[in-house]
Amino acid sequence: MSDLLERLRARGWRLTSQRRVVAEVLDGEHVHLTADEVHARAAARLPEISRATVYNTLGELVALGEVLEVATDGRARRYDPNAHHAHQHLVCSGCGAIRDVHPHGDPLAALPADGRFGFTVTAAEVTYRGLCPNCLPPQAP
Amino acid sequence: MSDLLERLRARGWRLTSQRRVVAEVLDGEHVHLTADEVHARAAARLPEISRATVYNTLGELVALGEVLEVATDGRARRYDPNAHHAHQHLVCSGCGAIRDVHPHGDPLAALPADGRFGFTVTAAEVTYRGLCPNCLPPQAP
DNA sequence: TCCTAACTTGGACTTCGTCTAAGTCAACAC
DNA sequence: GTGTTGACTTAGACGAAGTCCAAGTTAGGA
Repeated sequence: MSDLLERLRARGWRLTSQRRVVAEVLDGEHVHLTADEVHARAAARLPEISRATVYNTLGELVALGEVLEVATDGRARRYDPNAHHAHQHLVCSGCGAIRDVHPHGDPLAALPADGRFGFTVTAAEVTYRGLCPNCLPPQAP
Repeated sequence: MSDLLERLRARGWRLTSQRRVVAEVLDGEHVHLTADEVHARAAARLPEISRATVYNTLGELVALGEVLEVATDGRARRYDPNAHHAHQHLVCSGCGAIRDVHPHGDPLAALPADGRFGFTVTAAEVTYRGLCPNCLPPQAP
């Protein structure tokens, strides 16, 4: 985690207490937090931090590639600190829970060049949807 | 398209003029419209239709599986009338344009049961990201 | 033709995110 | 250590997208 702060400093970041706290919140918990959750946890350590700063900092971390933005349905964006390890997401349609998953193979390979409409394709995001054990309806025996 | 209206009637829908217009807008154009665009096109034919009704109707069509919701980044949801033909989406990171694409294979097969955390996985959505020909920066020779 | 539950309406409201002007401060130079 | 300055932060207004609600309307069966 001091790794993260050092990478940020190396890229010319001014290391303010606000940015440090946001980076530590993301780096400390390997879960997928919304911006508001990040703000709440950051505010627990630095009560006067503003929402705008949290949004700014998250946006910068995403632009630097240190954090991934996960777009779940119509809900709030979530932020995934696990950006340095390729993975996909499994989302519970019931409660919105997200897990990182590691499917086989490269989804990019499944899309041949002649099916790309001239696009320069750089990434493929896979979102698996289903119900988590807690949200499964009970089964008749 | 009268197919769609008939399927809806068969499922017990009351066929109001508002629902008919929304269904026709989606069915007529095989593009990916936002709710506001659907509202604008519906209002061209039925000026007094309200936003709430458009949202309600789109939500019902999605629940019935007649239309897919496509979540692009942080922008407005888009609605895809091509729900009866399996496909994935290719999104331009520059302008937000969306194309339907048809990759090989089944992405669900890439996620083994022991990597599913006990979830009952029912679907896999793949979003390819890149730049469309219009948004590509010009190449040095 | 009547009745009624289902549907629609307009507008207020919520949520999520962005913007702005004014104030603050990290980091560099001395 | 002190001063300087441009980058950073703040509060709150603003905006876009979507939901909710009470009152009014209507499709379709009796």
